[in-house]
Amino acid sequence: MTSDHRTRSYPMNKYKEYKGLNMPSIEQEYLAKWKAEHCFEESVKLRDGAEPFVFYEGPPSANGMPGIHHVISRTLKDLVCRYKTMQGFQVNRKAGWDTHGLPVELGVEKELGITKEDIGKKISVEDYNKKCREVVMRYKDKWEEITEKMGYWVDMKNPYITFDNKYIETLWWALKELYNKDLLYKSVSIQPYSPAAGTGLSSHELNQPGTYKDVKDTTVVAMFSLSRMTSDGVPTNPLQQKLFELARYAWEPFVKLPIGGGLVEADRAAAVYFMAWTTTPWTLPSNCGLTVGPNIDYVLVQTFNPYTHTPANVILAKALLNKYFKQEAQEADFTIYTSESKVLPWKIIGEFKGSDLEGLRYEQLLPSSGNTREVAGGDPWRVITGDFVTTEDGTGIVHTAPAFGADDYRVGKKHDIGILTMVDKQGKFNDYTGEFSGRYVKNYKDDPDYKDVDVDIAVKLKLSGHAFKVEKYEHTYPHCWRTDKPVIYYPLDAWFIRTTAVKDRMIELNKTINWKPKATGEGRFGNWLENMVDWNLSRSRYWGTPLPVWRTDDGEEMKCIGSIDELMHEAQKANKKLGLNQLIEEDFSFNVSHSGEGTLPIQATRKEELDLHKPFVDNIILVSDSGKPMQREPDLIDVWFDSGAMPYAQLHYPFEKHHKSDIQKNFPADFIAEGVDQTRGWFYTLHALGVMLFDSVAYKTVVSNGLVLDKNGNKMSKRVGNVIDPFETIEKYSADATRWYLITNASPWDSLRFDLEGIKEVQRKYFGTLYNTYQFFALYANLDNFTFKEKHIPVSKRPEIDRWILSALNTLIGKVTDSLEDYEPTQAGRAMEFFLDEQLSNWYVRLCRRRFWKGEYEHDKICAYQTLYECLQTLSLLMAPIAPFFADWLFQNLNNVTKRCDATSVHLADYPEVNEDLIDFDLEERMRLAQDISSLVLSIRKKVNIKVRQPLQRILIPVLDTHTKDQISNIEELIKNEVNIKEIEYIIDTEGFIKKKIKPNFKSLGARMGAKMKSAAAAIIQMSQHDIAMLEKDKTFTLSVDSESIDIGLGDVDIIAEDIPGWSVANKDTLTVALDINVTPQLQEEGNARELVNRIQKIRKESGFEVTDRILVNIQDYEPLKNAIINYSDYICAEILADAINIVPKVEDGTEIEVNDVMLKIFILKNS
RNA sequence: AGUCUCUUAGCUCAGUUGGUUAGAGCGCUACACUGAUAAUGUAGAGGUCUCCAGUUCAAAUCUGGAAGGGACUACCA
Repeated sequence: MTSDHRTRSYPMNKYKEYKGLNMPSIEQEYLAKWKAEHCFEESVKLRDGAEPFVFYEGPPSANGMPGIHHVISRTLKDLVCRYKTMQGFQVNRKAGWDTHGLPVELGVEKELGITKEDIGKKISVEDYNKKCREVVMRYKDKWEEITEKMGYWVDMKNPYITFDNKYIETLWWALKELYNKDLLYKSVSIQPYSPAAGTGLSSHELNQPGTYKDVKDTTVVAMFSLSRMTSDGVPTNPLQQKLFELARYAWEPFVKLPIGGGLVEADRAAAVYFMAWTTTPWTLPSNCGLTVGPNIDYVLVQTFNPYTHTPANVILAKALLNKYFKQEAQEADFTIYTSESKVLPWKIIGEFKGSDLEGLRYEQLLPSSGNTREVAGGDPWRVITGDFVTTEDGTGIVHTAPAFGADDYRVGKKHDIGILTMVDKQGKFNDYTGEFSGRYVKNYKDDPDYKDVDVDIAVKLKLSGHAFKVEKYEHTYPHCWRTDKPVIYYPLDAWFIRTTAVKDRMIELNKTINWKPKATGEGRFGNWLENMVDWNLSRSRYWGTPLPVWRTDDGEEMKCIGSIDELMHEAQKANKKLGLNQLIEEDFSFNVSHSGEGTLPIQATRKEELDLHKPFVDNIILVSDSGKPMQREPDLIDVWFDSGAMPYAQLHYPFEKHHKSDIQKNFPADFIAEGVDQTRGWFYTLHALGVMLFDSVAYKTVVSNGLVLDKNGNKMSKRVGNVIDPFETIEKYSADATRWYLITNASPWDSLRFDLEGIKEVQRKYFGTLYNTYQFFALYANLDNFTFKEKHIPVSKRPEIDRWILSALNTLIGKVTDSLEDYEPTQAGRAMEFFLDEQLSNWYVRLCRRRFWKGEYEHDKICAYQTLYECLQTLSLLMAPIAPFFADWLFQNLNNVTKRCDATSVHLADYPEVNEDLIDFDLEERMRLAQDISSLVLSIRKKVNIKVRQPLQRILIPVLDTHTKDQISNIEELIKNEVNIKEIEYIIDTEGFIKKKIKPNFKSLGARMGAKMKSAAAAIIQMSQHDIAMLEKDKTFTLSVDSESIDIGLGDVDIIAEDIPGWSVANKDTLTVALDINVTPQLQEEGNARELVNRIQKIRKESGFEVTDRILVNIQDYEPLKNAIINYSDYICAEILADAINIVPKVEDGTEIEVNDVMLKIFILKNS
């Protein structure tokens, strides 16, 4: 590396100078340096004994590649931790790996080409889990690489790993705590279940982004026929007979007539049907009831079956009639209806409340050998009532299959209609479902020949006259977050954590958490807590933390194990009581025996190496208090429990010696940050466990960053190919530019449109400017041997402009510190950009250039060096959290020469503190004025086409108050230099000379005037110059508004000197500047002299002269320039370092130059 | 489908408690500077503040509604 070479050869008392800015190479250099000097470790060690700032790293899964969205949250985390470290806190950052769970398992299955069913058959559970353990760290290297390259400081040498025994032991401890608090229980419930993944899903898994997708499903409005007879001693409902009678009576006139599908028969025409809509026809074989709303109005409608065209009488909610029947066909002529008719005639022949319908019986729709009354249990196929029924959709009658819906289950249980589960766990109909037996209800196997069973069911119903409407319906439906296959709701036995028991406390404590942005905590997270359900912990999978619960076969007795020791102890007890030979501690060689299956050796020689995963733990038999054998519950726990328990598990709490102080020092976190998608994931589980285990928040501040979108605002996805590769980005554009861009472009919580052009801009604009400013400093400081060896010059003894930039610098420190304290890094970054561009580079350095290269090395020059040095070094400290590499580079380049700071790296230094004494608001204000005035003068020059090099005599500034005048007087020199004028004149109001404009001050006047405001404004604008003068003199003026007298004061108006007749004028807000554009011969002469200097400088440069070379000049005699050369000879010679300038009649070998549109020759010679 | 949120210059974003010429950077155009020079500066062009209605003396800002984007919620049968 070139910079390496330079490092060695550069003298220690010189600032390094560079040929160009190469940020990636700076980063490589500093990465190596940090590594060699253990900079990260030092930065933590340095704060030993200091107050801790607790930070938790959310564990990523090393099972997938890191993406650019990981870079943004990690930048955020890193910058806060670095900032707090520099603020004097000790910030330990332990990395972590999330290693369990479905993504890992599915990856392995895909790789091995197996499915869940094959586990335990084609491959042993032991080998399968071994494979998972191998695979889970697949991309660990890549993660470590990106972590390092992006400059994320986190301790990757001692990470917590969720599959680690110690980690699992803490999880067991936590589970036992919950168990002891009666917060852990087992129950059957209808849960989201993924047949494709073979496991139930927790509510927060279902709430992962992208799980709800739009799908088109075949939907059916099925017709359930009302039972005719009262056979088998089934009690009748009085309404039943009445319904048939109404129907029979209605069809009476049409009997024997050939209408619709044939001759109308009295008996068949009297059939009555309940209409019920379903988007999941595959649940129809499992139907056990029809639910109606007790207060909903229902009607009996006489009409025809639209498919078979035979007479039909249907019941549905009155409010939904128009969904199925056309208004114009009401009471239309039934006799002209044929199978070709487009419109169904209909007539209301009865009306009832939902509660009246309760208890009516209907014929089972799709009977088979497997869905009999006996199988269902209870008393199925009745109309029942439920509060959840609405008339917004469907028919107002809800097909109820208790096995496949949470509401259905609840209402079914209440009314004892039994339960039928005709679909198995693979997602296919069981063998007793008649013609549909064995068919998958959705295409779970990616079978290319898959036929939609919903369609076949619909067809069957159409043909048998039990379908009223079949149509495709597009709606959103939940899908498994891993397999992308539709979820079904399914009755499962599962273990739950009773989070609802601590709901109120969780809500209460959430209010104490500092959420960034606030809305996420109050809104999204708050709502989520309000609607909380119990946490379904169970996963029927293989690679994960086993539930440490053992039960007797009858389920009467159970034990929850909270540590490895307890497991050992209980195993020994079982050995003794049941005559087993498992987990013998004495010789550290454990054997697990399994009744009936012989002895399985455990591959452990020490307690720590005992594998707490399946299948080993499953083989351990414990004994109940009454002496019965106990088996482990086969479930694993939700991986989100793993990560949610990370504050304790990373410490192996409470099994370590100093666990009490460990937890005190490390819980709760002061700060965590992850993407918003973790709101219902990690943020939730951390909070839930914190509240349940310690009655405490788990984090005091949480920053949730938004999504990273592509530059067009689309989601990044591998499929679309708009994914940004973070490695490539960092290598090409540097980590610092990337970090800076991610932080300053938009608030972290706004979604970010990621555009590489933006990074380039940051590189050019911010880092380029900073680099140039440093280069400028280094160039001259090296020439003058400025190493800050002189005494620090008190700021009060420095020139105005120095005091100004230092004031601005301290204002900046305050702003940056406040922003970072408030977790608003975007504000901090933007403030630094403003300071660097607008104030330091654009104004201070530009205006002070001459101070650095002109004159002797004395007071003023040293002031300039010290001031610029202080700005640069402070800036390096301020920006260190966001751009750690470049900041350190800048810091060390400066500090290695001056040794002003003891720290060897910017990251070992303390964060700058505001020096309030240096902040001078008046000074900052008048500099603002100087900038505005200069800008106005330049804009006039531009307009009248007089270049800045041409001196002009004066500007005129009307000042309407003494404060402004004083302010400007202080910066006169500065303005004069900047815009090349000789003098500034002030006009303090001479009536008639300045034309003034008066504007109403709406804010102060509006409140008083109210509705009269408009007329008042008009009256003010119409005030004459004389009126304005009167107002200024008397401080008050009486206006006539709508024939009413109104007194106004000076505060009610803004008076602007708008124009000065005869001058060129420009104005901005209340500031007005007039420029005297008269170029006198004298000014012309001076302008020519400057012009000449400019040309000669150019030649010097082109000729490759050193900055210090002295020269001799011969110039062609030319009358219009002669006076300028003679009169300004001293000036010219000084500027161009000439010892003599001779006017000669003819120049032989000169360079041709152009001055004021005239070409002439000039010859320059080095005077050695 | 509902709830929340966003929509300001070609692009990325500011915009205080409503107050009258709506700002910045990039890009574009022109110019200047030429001892920071593969830098730097200045000026200019560029806006129906998504649309419609309302409240108000006054709306980018407050209230409705619409359109489009995003997030969230929902087994809605």
